[in-house]
Amino acid sequence: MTGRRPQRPRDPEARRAALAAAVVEVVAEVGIGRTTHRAVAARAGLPLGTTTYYFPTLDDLVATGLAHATEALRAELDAWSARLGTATDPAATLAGLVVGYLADRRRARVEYELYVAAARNPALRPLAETWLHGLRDLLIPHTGATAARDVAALVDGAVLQALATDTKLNRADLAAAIRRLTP
Amino acid sequence: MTGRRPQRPRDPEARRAALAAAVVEVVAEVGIGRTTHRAVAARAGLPLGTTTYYFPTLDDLVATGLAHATEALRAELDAWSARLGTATDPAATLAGLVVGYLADRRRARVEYELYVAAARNPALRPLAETWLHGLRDLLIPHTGATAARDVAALVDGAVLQALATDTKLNRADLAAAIRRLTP
DNA sequence: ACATATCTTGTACTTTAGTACAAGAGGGCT
DNA sequence: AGCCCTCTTGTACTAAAGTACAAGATATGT
Repeated sequence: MTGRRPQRPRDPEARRAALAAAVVEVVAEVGIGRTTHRAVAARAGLPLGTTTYYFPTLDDLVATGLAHATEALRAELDAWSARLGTATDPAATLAGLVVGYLADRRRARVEYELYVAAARNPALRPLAETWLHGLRDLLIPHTGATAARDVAALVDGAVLQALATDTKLNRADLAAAIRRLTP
Repeated sequence: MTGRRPQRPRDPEARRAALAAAVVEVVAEVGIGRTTHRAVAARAGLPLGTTTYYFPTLDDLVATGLAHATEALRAELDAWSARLGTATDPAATLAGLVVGYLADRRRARVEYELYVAAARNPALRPLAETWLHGLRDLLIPHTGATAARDVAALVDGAVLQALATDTKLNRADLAAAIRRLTP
């Protein structure tokens, strides 16, 4: 009785974007390893065939989604850089930005999924380095190279712990630790 | 022509241990999400049926493997505690222990797989906390509570970055950062 | 208008994987 | 010896998932 679904207007870029966004959500929910064509398609509200039409393989699909998330993060890092440039108390400002970043746990989980996956899969390392080096590099002008490296490690560790134990991060405590690492 | 394989001697505990050890290796190679009954059985050199005979479900099998790894880590943490107790330069000693820990990347990757999985799956949190809290708690007598928390975060972040970017960790640099966080 | 390349959609095929289970093989107990 | 409980092993069943592809729709250029 019911025929096929009325066809959507053609829009390749919108399809790619919708699939990439859907990948991010699926990864946040089930992890990279359990992300499937079908779950992504369902999440995007698109037919299964769309995933293979636009991406030759599942790895390409997932990689595109992760690149999508990383790009958004990169933009956020630029905003952080601007904020820190005008901050009177850089340590407290950075701590606040980190706490804000962690407020969206779904997104943060995707990032850390990416890092752990990059540990196993060299192809993902450039993406992982976007955040790791991005945070470090944006701190260098404020703190110098060594302190930037240490603060970046501290922040990554604090976020990872907060995610793994499902606890909040205390802004004042984090700011105090950042200050200790900063000359 | 060839009949069935000559049957192994009965040894339930050896089977469980072999399966748990195989889980750890498979997780190190493909991640938690892509760990399968068949891969674990092959790795352990046991027939597929063994996995389901001893573990009702795949989740149980994986959880047992992760618990196995965590238990080994717990033992190592006790050794760390002993070493730090007699150390003349605790920061350098801890940094050395961390670098040594990271020398076995396979094992370290399993731990971080676990943390990221725990972020999504509350059932895994107790296991994740073994390391997270274990490291922190063993530092408390040496540094006090706040510094212990911060040093633990720093170490976790440094290890994660080293894993994700496949780089080494510099012991002297890490020791210097630890010292800054320690009163 | 018509031809053609590109996109949309549904479905089918094949592999992989979770789980169940039957058929023995030991080993201990009476 | 005979019985029974437990373990070992192989295989089978079913569901999930990667991938291919056919059929139709739409736009674009001539």
